[in-house]
Amino acid sequence: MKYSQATDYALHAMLYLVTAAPDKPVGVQLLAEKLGVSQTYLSKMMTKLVKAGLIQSTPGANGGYRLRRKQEDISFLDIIHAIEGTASLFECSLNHGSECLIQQVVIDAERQMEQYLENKKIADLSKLIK
Amino acid sequence: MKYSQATDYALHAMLYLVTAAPDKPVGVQLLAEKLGVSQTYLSKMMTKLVKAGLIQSTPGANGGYRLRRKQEDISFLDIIHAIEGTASLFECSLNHGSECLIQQVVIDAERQMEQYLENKKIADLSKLIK
DNA sequence: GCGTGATTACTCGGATACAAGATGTCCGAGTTTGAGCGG
DNA sequence: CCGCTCAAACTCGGACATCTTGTATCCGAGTAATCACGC
Repeated sequence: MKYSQATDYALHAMLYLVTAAPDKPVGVQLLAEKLGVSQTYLSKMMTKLVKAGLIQSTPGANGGYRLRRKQEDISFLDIIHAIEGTASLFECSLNHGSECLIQQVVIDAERQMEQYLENKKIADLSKLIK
Repeated sequence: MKYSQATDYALHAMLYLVTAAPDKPVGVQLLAEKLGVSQTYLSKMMTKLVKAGLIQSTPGANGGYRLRRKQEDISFLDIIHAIEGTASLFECSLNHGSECLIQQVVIDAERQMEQYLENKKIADLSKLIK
């Protein structure tokens, strides 16, 4: 079990959007160059972030991506969910009639982690960098 | 990102070992039948649990698997680590000189979850079932 | 009745097969900006 | 100087290709208990 690299890229891309250019749209090519990823692959993740409502894309020349909300309102969990999906990371495959106690424990544990990630905002990191 | 089914099986197998037969060894065939998995596949996970020191195997006739420690001393995290490995679930692939702030946040979040899983013992569930 | 060998009931480990998902590339289509050209 | 057209700079989305990993099976080897058989 591991987080995908895509999540890694998305987090870094978001952090860059915040610290580098709050207003001006940033193109994929510049982002890809900074992160060392191919443009086409990175654009897949950016698309997911757009669909999740975290960022905004403006097509055409001088276009690019830009934050949709304030950076104080964007949590780590938002980004991770946008890339990885919101499905629970444990699902009991056995069909023992009632609810699975084991599943309940693991999901509770997952919730601990998500709570932490939800309280961590992008803005918390951008302050440290500046 | 998801926990593998193997972890699911291992957790259920451990729970069965605790609730069904505290002393007598339980064979793979019986376990596999209870869980609805093939014997050969389940035996892979049992091997991992043995190597992790959680259970003990006795070969030969009337053999099988049996707990090595007391059930109060076996946590969910022990079992999960035995199957999934102890590697961190996030690793920054970018080589920006210093330590990655993003990675630090995610790893801290992971620790939250692990702490919860470490405090949950198998014995907690076996009490509820009996 | 007692020892010895064969059979049976198990675990253990490697090799292999298969499917799904992560990773990454290529290409065509749509959209806006801006430059160039002609009237 | 104005308006039209065209090219360039972008994003968007689908279709592939590849590689890793999870899932699963098969088979042979080792080991201990039990049974059978002969002395």
